[in-house]
Parts: sequence; C-alpha cells; structure tokens
Amino acid sequence: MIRIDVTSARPLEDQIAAALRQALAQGEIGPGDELPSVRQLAGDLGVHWNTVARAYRRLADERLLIVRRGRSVVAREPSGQPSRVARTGLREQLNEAIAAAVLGGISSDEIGRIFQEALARFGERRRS
Amino acid sequence: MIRIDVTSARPLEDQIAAALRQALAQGEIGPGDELPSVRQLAGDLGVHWNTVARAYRRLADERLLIVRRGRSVVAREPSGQPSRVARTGLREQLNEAIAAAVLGGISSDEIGRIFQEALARFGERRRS
DNA sequence: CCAACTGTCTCACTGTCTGATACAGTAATC
DNA sequence: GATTACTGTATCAGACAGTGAGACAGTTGG
Repeated sequence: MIRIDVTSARPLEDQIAAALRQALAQGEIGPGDELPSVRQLAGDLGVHWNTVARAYRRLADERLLIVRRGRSVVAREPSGQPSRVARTGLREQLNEAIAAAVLGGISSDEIGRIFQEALARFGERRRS
Repeated sequence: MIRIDVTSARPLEDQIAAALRQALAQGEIGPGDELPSVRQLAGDLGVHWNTVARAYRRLADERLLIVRRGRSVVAREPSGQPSRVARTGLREQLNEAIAAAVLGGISSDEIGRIFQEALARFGERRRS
C-alpha cells in the first residue's frame, strides 16, 4: 500500500504520514475507504504499531481520516476551500525544493519538467 | 540577510541551512562572497552562534561553502552535473508538497501557477 | 608577541522519536 | 449479556537529536 525507508534519518512517523497523504491526494485511497489496522500496516512496514497509530492520529487531526478505537480507520472527504497557510506552506516547500535542485545542478527547464510529471499524477483521481 | 521563525517547531539549524540554500540558489549570495561570522549572524537572528556554526558546517559538507576557523566563511561555486539523488530528492519533495496542497484544497491550476512564480525567482541570478 | 577575531569541540540539558506494555472501546458470537 | 477477539489510546522508559554554555584552537593584523 505505501512504502517507507527505515534507514532514512527522517522519523518513521513522518514518513508514514507523508506517504498516506500522497496516497490520499492521488486518489489511491478515496473517501470512505477503510485503511488497514495499525498492527497490520505496521507489520507490513516492519515498524512498531504504535508508530503507525501516531501517524494515523496525526492525519486525523488534519481531518483527513476518521479514527476511533474499536472501529476501523476510514478516509474522509478533504476540506473545502484552501487556507492562507496552505498556500504559504506550498510556496515555502517549493522554494526549498527548487533551491536544492538548482544547487544540485539541475536546470530550470528540467525542474519544470519534473514538476509537470509530478503534478500530472494528482489529476487522475482514479477510484477503484 | 535571511529570515527564520524561532517559534516554528522546525529545528533552527534546519531553517538556517534552508534559508542559506535559497539565498545561494537565487544568487543573492554568489561564489566568493563572504558571509557574516557565526556570532554576527546569530546575533541578527536571535539564536545561539553555535547553531549558526552547525548550519554553516552542514552547507560546507554539501560543498556550498568554504569554512575554516580563523577565516571568514565564503560561498563557493556549486557542483557541476546533477546526481541521481538530486533528481529523486526533488521528485519526492515535489510529490509531498503537491499532495499537501491538493489536500489543502488548492487546485492543480493554482499549484502550477504558484510553482511557476517560485521557479522564476531562481532564473534571475542577480549579482551585486 | 599579543589581542581580537574566526570556527571547533565537548558537555549538559531538554524535548522528540520509538517501542513496550497496560488499558479501553467496539462488534461478533455464543 | 457475557465472552472473545479485535480495534485504537495512554503512559512510561530508553535512545537520540537540537540547543546552548564554555573552553579551545587557528588566523590575522597591530
């Protein structure tokens, strides 16, 4: 379902939350879909289930999931209109990504191309 | 010179390093330019100078700065050809930024527009 | 040489990340 | 309705990273 890198320095909880966000944004997981239990997903990923629980909880706080104990976790319809912080956050993330790429020797053209490829994956909204 | 947010949860060292990378990538700081001393920049930012020193060291490890004790810190010419990790890193950062934006309710069109605005700031390469 | 500057190193403190374990809610079954 | 087997939650302990304090070491100019 999702993939993480246990050797990365980035916290596992972060990685799991980020991977789930991508799956949600790409429509790989749609509103109403049930997600695996914390213990099951943890087993698949090879981490402690508590770590998955915390990632779920974080997304629940972002109103992306509905999670209540005893019941299975489900995805919910994402929020309506974009907030100011969403926009400024996007701008900052893009600035940082572009800066690193430029310093890494990637040309502006190629950065633009890679961006378009990435963005295209979010427009499909495939639902099973 | 650069700006950080001391109230953010993100480590100060990270913020400083990221801000410097942006300044370098945008040409605000060019090869050969001298940077402020760790104590001076720290005073400006309101953080401990040791934190600035570590951020400088990190960029030096990325071969973006030359830093030796006793002498002032100078920017260096960034690397030549792009590496594989630079490209995959860019892809991952973009995926994550786009996912968060989509879930935040920002349309694909607007994401594209914001990206173009951001990218444009890196093409200017203004030098003083 | 000396003084004043530079960055580096080591230490202590604090908070976060991770995993272990006990707990509490839900649902199906008897 | 009690039981059982599953859900997620809460709390704690150990490991580790981020931060700041202070001593240290290299460089430069008087």
